[in-house]
Amino acid sequence: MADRLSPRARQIVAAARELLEKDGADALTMRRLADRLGIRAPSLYKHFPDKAAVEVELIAEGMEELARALEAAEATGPAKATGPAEAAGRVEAADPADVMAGLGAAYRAYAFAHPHLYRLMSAGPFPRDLLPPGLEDRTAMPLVRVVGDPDRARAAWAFAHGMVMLELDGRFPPGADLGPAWRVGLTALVRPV
Amino acid sequence: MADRLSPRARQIVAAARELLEKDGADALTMRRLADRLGIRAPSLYKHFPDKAAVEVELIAEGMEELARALEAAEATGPAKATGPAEAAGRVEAADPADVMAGLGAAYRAYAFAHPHLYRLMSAGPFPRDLLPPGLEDRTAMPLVRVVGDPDRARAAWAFAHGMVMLELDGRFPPGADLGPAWRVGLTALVRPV
DNA sequence: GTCTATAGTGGGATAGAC
DNA sequence: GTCTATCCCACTATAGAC
Repeated sequence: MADRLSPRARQIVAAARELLEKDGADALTMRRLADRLGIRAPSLYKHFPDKAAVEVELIAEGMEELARALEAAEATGPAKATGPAEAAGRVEAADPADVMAGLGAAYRAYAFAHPHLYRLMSAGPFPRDLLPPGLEDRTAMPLVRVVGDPDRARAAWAFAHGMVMLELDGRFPPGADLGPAWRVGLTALVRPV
Repeated sequence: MADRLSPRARQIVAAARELLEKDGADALTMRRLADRLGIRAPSLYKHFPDKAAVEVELIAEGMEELARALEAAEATGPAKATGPAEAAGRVEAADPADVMAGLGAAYRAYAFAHPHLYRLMSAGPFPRDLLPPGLEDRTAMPLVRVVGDPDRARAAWAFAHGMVMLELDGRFPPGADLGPAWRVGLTALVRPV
């Protein structure tokens, strides 16, 4: 994803990410970014046409990581394996409910591990045309596979995104345990009965 | 809700709302707000301590309206009435699925009728302590009543909020019909079978 | 690839007179 | 309740020298 970038550009993106993750989107300014690199702000424009171009790299990086996290969760399979079948080396089809729970946990974990990056990824108009082709679909596939149809996948995605945003923004009552809400939503949205 | 405000302050809030709804949060500056009222920016500070105080009024206004919209949807009852029972004047318990669909439609409609206000209402840290007491609960009650328990209500709220945000941000594939996703999510989250 | 210098724009907010 | 004058801040971005 960042392969087409020069080494210096990659350093800049790395510094931008540190800045973003540590202090949020407002702290990501060209001046501060330059400061962190020990150079002056105008020098950045030799490597990127504008600030948006730097942000696009961060978004692509985040989406790729999220895609990997979801793929890993999908591959893990059910937490509790059925003993005999596994001992026999037979491949057991994963219970969709387990996969769904795993995907939800992975999504939530990624968002909370990188809250500011997650916000950047999901805020404002989406730079679809500037991102690596296929990345968007790749991120969506694990969910589509487990729920079966696109409409249900969209509903489940909206649920997860909504939970994350409401949690991040402190919208739920302070101190509320949200595990049950996640569980209820994920199980309700797995598959049509 | 705005009863404790002076008449002039109410005019300011009204102008702020016009500005916000028309041009978005970035356009809501003290300078532009003053322009619209035919005064200078510093004069605003005789009525509000700072910009955040104006925004809090807008948030309260939006929440009150949303609460009313949801209460209205709840009271409407099932679209298709069961003829005989109604003719006999007997009160028919509304089908939760119908109520849920109505609440979802009302929520979505409000958000799309006032996208910038909705964003302001649901963005960033929540000024809980500055809002009229009970307003938050009141807005949540219709949903809690129809789904039965708080966890399910939170899940349903997250779903609706997520759908709205993803739609507003153009996150779904361009041209996608999202009616089915809304239907799937709302029916899945109504009640435990 | 970096620098200096600088343009251009915009923002929130205060002091003190009227 | 409004004004003028003003402060101080911050940002993106460009031009041109080294």
